[in-house]
Amino acid sequence: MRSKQAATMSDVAREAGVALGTVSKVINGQPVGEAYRLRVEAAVKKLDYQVNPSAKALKSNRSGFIALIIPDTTTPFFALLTQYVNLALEKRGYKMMLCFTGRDADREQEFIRMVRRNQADGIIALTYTPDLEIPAGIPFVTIDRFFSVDVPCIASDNFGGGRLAAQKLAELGCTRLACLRIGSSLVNEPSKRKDGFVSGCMELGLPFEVCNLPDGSPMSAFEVFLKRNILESDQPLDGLFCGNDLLAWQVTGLLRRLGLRVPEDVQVIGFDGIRMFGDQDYICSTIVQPVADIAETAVNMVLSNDFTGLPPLICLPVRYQPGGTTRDSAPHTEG
Amino acid sequence: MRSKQAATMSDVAREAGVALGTVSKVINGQPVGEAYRLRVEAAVKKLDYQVNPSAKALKSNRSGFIALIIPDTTTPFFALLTQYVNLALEKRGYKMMLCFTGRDADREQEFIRMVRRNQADGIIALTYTPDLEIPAGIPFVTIDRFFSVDVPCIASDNFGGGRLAAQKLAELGCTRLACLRIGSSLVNEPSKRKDGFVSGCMELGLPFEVCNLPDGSPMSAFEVFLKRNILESDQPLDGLFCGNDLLAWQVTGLLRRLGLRVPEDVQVIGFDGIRMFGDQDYICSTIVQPVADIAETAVNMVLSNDFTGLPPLICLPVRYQPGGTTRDSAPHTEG
DNA sequence: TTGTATGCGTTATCAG
DNA sequence: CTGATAACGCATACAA
Repeated sequence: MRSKQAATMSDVAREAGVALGTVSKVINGQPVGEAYRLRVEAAVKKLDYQVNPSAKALKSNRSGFIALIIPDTTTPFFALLTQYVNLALEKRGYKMMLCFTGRDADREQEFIRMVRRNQADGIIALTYTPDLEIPAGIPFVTIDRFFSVDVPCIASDNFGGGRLAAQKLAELGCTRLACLRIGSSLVNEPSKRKDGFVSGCMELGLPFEVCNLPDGSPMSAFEVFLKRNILESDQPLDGLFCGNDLLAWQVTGLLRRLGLRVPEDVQVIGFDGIRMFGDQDYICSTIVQPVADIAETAVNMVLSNDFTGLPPLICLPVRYQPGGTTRDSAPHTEG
Repeated sequence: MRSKQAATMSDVAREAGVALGTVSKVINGQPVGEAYRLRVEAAVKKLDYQVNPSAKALKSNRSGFIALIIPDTTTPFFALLTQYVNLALEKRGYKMMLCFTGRDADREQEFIRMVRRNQADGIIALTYTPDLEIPAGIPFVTIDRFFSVDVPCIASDNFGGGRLAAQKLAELGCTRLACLRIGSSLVNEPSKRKDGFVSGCMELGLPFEVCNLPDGSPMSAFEVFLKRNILESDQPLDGLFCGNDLLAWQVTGLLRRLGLRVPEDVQVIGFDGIRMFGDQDYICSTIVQPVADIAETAVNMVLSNDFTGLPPLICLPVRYQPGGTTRDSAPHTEG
């Protein structure tokens, strides 16, 4: 039976004619006599030995997994994030355990419980549940959602992105701006996009409107706003900043159905930086989130051993990307 | 120290005043005296005991993880699949270990090696590498790629989908059809879409063209084909079937740049069933793959204990979905 | 039925 | 620097 069974450390030790502990040291890169090391390495190769992760985990109390808690994987931004987090974890020798929540708070809490014990060495979470109970014992970082100073949060520079959108619209010749958004207006990371936009408009001295609708609002609510402020206004809006690319896309469709041309009559900027099919054209002109940096940073933080003294909120720089809904360029695939 | 440490089985045993083995039996649902069970359950609740997955895995040789090997997560179809596989695994009490390959054959093979040992109890793979070495010892199923009769493959009914596309185009009034596709014309699952389309055209007695370009071909190659067969032809094509939604989307853009109207002049049907932002409008009229069924079936198979006697290829039924590039309906979000 | 004892493959502690 | 040996937490055959 031993023959077909996978080789164990003591098999290697026997093969190499050394003690078990020596093998362990070689495997883990601890100092060992050169001659011993070579013999062990030869035996490892010969037996095709691989460490048993369960045994290692049991002994060391580290599973080698980090949990990613995320609403879903089909939303393009989440898909991107998932991919980059996975990549960053792989670079550090970790595996990813994916936890979909479906935006269900109970499921989120349940995942955290499950993971708390020993299943994962840390948690990276992107959640929309404000009253989540964060466990104290396990490294926990959030993305785009600030909980408290004890829970590090990685986010795009949402405020700066909002300002940038206002500046770009101004540069592109818009004179009457508006910010459209769905979601709570309480101060959280996504709402800072609106705040930054407002700040940018005020600094530029441009008139602006804000249309912040509660979660679950239908597009018809925006339609009312746009009809009143464009079709029926003698000072119609000519530049819109939308809270994310999805909304920008919906609003662009709405405008066109109303007979308005985008970008000729109205220019639209979104937020996120989503592309068709993941790697083709940008869907709209947009503020691009630095997803790779966000993922890398989140992984570095969740893996950092001294969790005290980490900054509570890290904002990563965004950039503007033309994508066909502004007058600066046609949509076209790049790199 | 014990106080803050997580409870172990013997802690529970001590608390309940029973033996270690009894606790194990209660946990695993084996028959135990009613009174004992209640005491154990009380102790479990009191100590907030949870089994240590590493220890369990070490003992039982089952990690509770299934690996999903997939090129990336940002391609919408893969994102969908990832989500549904995860859901199906969760239903069965398994965790998912995500392995991105970036379409790199070496990475794929490496993942399989890594996973082979003890890291995962089985593998579900969607790969484009034809000469992958499939391990014999571990449950392995593929999606959309047939390797051999020893490796079960779950796929959409690609052939049937191709036929369906031909039939729909005919129904919609097209009289000169073509199939556009990128990729090897060797017989594999995706190429059956073309075969089914050809079969459908012949059965209908409709004339058709096939434009099958090798991997990596630029869109300009299709442009040549379309110019010749539409703009410069006295019997122009009026119905196109594309190998997937991405190509359908690209071709639609190309046609419009050439001054043709879609769907008025040319109708286009894709394959996959991708939606904008994962859950909004379909991107084009399309043959929808039954992703949930595919995932569910793959999970059931990889988890089935008797791997012998499983059917080598399972084809799941597809359906047609109007999506704005045919004359039967405007694109609009549904359920 | 319940309790006891052994071992899964590692890592870590010590004595050589 | 090396080599025995004791845990880690659980499952399970075996004894009671």
